[in-house]
Amino acid sequence: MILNVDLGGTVPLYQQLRDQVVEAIASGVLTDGSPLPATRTLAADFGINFHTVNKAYDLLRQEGLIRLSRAGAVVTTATADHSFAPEWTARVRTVLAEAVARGLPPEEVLRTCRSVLEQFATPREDTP
Amino acid sequence: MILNVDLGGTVPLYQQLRDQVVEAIASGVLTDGSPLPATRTLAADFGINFHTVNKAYDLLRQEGLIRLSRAGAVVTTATADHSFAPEWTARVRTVLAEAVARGLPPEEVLRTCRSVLEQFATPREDTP
Amino acid sequence: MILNVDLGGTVPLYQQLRDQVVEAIASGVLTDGSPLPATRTLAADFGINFHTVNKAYDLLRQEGLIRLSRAGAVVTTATADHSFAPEWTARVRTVLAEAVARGLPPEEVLRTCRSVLEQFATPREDTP
Amino acid sequence: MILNVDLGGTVPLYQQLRDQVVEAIASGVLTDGSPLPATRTLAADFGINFHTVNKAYDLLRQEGLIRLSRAGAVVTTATADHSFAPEWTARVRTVLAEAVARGLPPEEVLRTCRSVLEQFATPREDTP
DNA sequence: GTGGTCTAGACCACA
DNA sequence: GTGGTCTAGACCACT
Repeated sequence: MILNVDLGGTVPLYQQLRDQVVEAIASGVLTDGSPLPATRTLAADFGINFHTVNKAYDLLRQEGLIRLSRAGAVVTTATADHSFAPEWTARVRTVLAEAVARGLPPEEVLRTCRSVLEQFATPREDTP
Repeated sequence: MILNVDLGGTVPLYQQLRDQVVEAIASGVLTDGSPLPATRTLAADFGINFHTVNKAYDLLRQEGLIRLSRAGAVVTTATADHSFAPEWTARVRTVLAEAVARGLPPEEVLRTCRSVLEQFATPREDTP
Repeated sequence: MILNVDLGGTVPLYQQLRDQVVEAIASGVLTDGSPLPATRTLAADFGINFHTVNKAYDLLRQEGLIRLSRAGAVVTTATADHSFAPEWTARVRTVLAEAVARGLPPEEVLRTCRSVLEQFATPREDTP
Repeated sequence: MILNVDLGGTVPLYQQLRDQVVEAIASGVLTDGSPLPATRTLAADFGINFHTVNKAYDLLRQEGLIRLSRAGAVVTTATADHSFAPEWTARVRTVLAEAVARGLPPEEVLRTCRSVLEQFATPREDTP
């Protein structure tokens, strides 16, 4: 799994980590049972604070996407929280509205969505 | 135009206002030339400070979606900036990944996108 | 002389008028002795307030570029104020710095300046 | 870095600050990665409100010239936006027209531009 | 009467 | 300790 953090950006570091793990799960790079790096290891790799990684992992745990135990963090898509629809739909609406409001044709927007989803649909073709 | 703000939420008030104006433009409730409420009026309606509304309007102005003059704020979709693709696509990827990671089938996600876009595509039939 | 005002813009109307008269003088469209439209006429043409035009003309008078009499406003480049160098240079520095800071090569900036000045140097070729 | 603000002038304080940072970048006093003073520190130095400095920094951030993070503000010329030509050229035209209209010979104006640009071209030799 | 600017002071999120 | 957000109230520029 390839993780990158943009120090000096506007987006909080823990949010960046959380988003990338989510995208890795969506794209199939991480599947049910996949172990995540130890918090201290990951923090050291990025030169960021240990608590920041902890916060990201805790967020993922609250969402039911990972499980934290003494052995470390593992992905658990089985227990994922499925009752997220309403607020999620609102977020989708906002981000899509942004493009439409700026003049991008809806068909073009949909095409982008489809393209993104196709990347998620085909898991694990990164290391031939 | 129906605007709502969620006091006490985690999303900044000015962002909420900005998002709702964007969605109103996308859905055709606000079109090129539509006037927006005066900053102080809107602030009074919501019981928030006029500076907060000011910041939302300023954001929209920076995005080229509205124009501010002594006459008030008016929607100007004509001058909208079309070079926003890269970061926007990243945001789309993140929000769609969230649903896929949580187990929502990609086809279902795409269906939601299409549904949202259809709401935007129908510009408005309020006053036949 | 072709004047345009951008209602609904951020730039004050009187400033827009003043700027356009200055550019017309620089490009030779208006020369020493050229009459300017009557304030009321101009205001009526643009559908703006009479006082706004008055303010623009007064600004030009203060700069010594026009003379106001009962007969109307006439261009008087002869009496132009030549002691404007310091603040003007500062404005030039600021606007040029903006381009350089954003990565435009100085040669390119200078090329733009030269191009603009050439338009001023060749007066009166607009109505063949 | 030498910054000055002219309290009591007609130019907004936040604009003055923004302009001076831009000029500092253009002249090489500030380069990619240079840290800017903390908003509250700078505000205290000038005896102005920290919100004013905040607005100046926010302007620079929007222009892509600096990045704001919890670590502070740092110059980032790398990501500067290059698509600013149209309105910028208009501003150049206005300011140059002003001098020509007032009788300064175009060659003299161009000489000033060249002189200004030379100050920007020499990036800095402070610490040999 | 509109938006723009500035000041002042509070609390929070992030690291 | 940094920037971000919000509130509150004042004065000004423009039309």
